[in-house]
Amino acid sequence: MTSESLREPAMVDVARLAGVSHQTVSRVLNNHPNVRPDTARRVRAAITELGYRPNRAARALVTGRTQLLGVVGLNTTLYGPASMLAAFEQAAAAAGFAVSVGNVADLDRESVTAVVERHLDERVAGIVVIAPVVSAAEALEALSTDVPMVTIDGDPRRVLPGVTVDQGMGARIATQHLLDAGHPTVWHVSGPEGWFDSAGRIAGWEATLRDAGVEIPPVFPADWSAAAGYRTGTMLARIPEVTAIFAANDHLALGILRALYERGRRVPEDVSIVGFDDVPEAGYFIPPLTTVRPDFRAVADQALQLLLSRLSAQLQPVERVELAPRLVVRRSVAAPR
Amino acid sequence: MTSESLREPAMVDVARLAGVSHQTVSRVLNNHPNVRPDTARRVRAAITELGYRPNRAARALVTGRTQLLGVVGLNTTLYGPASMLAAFEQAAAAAGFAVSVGNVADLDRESVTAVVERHLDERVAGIVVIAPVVSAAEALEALSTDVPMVTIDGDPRRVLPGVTVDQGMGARIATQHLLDAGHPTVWHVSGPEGWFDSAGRIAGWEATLRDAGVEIPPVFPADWSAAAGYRTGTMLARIPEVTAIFAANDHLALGILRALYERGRRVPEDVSIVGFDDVPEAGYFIPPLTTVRPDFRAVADQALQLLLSRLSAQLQPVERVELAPRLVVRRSVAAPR
DNA sequence: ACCTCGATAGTTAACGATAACAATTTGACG
DNA sequence: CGTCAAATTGTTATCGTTAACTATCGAGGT
Repeated sequence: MTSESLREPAMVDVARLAGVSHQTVSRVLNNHPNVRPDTARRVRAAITELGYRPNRAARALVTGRTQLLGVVGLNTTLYGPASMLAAFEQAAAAAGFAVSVGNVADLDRESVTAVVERHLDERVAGIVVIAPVVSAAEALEALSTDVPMVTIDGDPRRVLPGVTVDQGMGARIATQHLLDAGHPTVWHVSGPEGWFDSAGRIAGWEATLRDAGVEIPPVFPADWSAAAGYRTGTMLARIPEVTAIFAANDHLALGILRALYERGRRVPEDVSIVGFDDVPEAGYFIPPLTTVRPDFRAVADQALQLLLSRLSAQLQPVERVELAPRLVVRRSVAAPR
Repeated sequence: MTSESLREPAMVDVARLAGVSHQTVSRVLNNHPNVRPDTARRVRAAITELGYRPNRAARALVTGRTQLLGVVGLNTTLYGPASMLAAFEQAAAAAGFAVSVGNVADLDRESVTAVVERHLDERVAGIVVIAPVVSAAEALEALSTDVPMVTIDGDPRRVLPGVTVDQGMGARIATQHLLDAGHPTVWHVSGPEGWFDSAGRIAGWEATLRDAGVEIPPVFPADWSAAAGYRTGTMLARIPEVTAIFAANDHLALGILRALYERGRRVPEDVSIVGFDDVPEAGYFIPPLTTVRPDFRAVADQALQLLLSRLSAQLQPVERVELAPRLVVRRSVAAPR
């Protein structure tokens, strides 16, 4: 049961069994034309009989390319990145590619460079970087390599091709939704500095307020955690004129929700709040959270598409795709009293 | 900047530049003894000068093994699996292995088999399966291969080596904690059928109640989602004698929390509740959730350790490691009134 | 001075696939 | 029935490593 023979079957073994040359086996495997159907059938039979698997190392050696895609991710423990990673892997698998992941603890230059180098060592055919942070983008641009690279959630204004959710639009629909409910203005608890997501959402929020000709309150900076949301929420809860909050993500919103609750400010009666991400449990916060939902699967699919297109034809113009998120209305927004 | 030369530098190029044979370069690269320090220095200089990277395909071809580990995961979008995946990747990277991920949509036999086959095609050196489900375990056992396989969250009683968190113990400390608070008994909202996690937690809960000589209420089955928690919670909220609930995970608990809230049953004054997983935001539920925290990083590390040990010496006794989780006390438990 | 042995280095042969080219078979057609 | 082109198959070289030998050089012992 454990080791059936000394050596894994190779192409020559299949060839011998089928009574052909190994090249013919190769042709069958790669769907070359000009193989007699009958021959192909015999070869395939031999393949299954022996349980033959092509040796990818040998193939990679002679062709000079692998069927491997590298992903460099940060915090793949967060909902958004984890979703995109999973979606990307599935799309890649469907296209016949394996994906190798590399996580970085910090998104600083050295860590990113190190992981990319590791992927380059593996001779990946392409790399996807989930690099939402300025320092990472810089690291990537400093890297000179022939391997096609695509970013997810990268800088919308950078040179690297990539796909990202339209943060600005997401922020606009969230902010506008609160404005439309009748609030005099909207306060914003942002993601950490240095993240494009944060910057994009801040910009969208601010632009919406400006367009509405409404007062622009100071930004309350935080990171992406519920803990930070709670901390910031305790501050916001003390400010009487705060009636509408746009939180940069759902976990932040959860923390804010609890801070407001403890302070006795009811949601949505006293304060309205909108989140971002639509994590699966957002509908079960107290109250159910109105939030902005990016289409992570679409982002991942697009990223793969982009990568694949650069794989076939090199040196294309830089492409950037921005995907519009949509608002999911639940019960955390109401008119002010 | 883009394509600097026709061909990537190979070992011979390094050899030529250093004035040695390619074999000597190989020896330097693999830290063989009997290379004069001075020679080694020259070789290393040549390596960095050319920006040489060993070709792993060629190496794999001749040695017959890769530095690749395969992971087959389900739902790597959930907090637990995502954490273990990230931790495993980091541990593997530290040990010099790349990891290739393969997600399965469903944990049924075919899907699992397909993903394992894909990994086998890639000639991975070892495979880790995050396979918390009966059907997956069956699929794995049916597979006959020489590639070492280790499960995470597999069946504690199966033949495959693996590491898992001690579900039974986790359930015991949760249940006991509620009993110790003075509750007459503890109700359980379980994970889906077919999951070892569910079964283990149910068993631990039931055993604790039995040991305490206390009434064992019916199990309320759910899946892992907040939505299911909410649904189940609306039922539980109507039963007056329910004063203590052990939820099979934190998201379930979140849903239950909201159902209780809507029904006007206060937590922890009227009903106490304990979760499982300690997701990062559990401390910001309303109220902050007392929960059981498994050490996902330790699980991943152990899994790698186990895999690595089977890689070096084949045919070891089956090993199983169970890691004890610990209780994180917050504010969702109180004495009954 | 000679032999031996260890340290160091080089040579050659794999590994298992694809690519390029050569050889053979087949079929159409005059 | 011979000829030629197309279809089919086979042969050989090659990718870049490591493994297994072989060769060379000095030092130490006799």
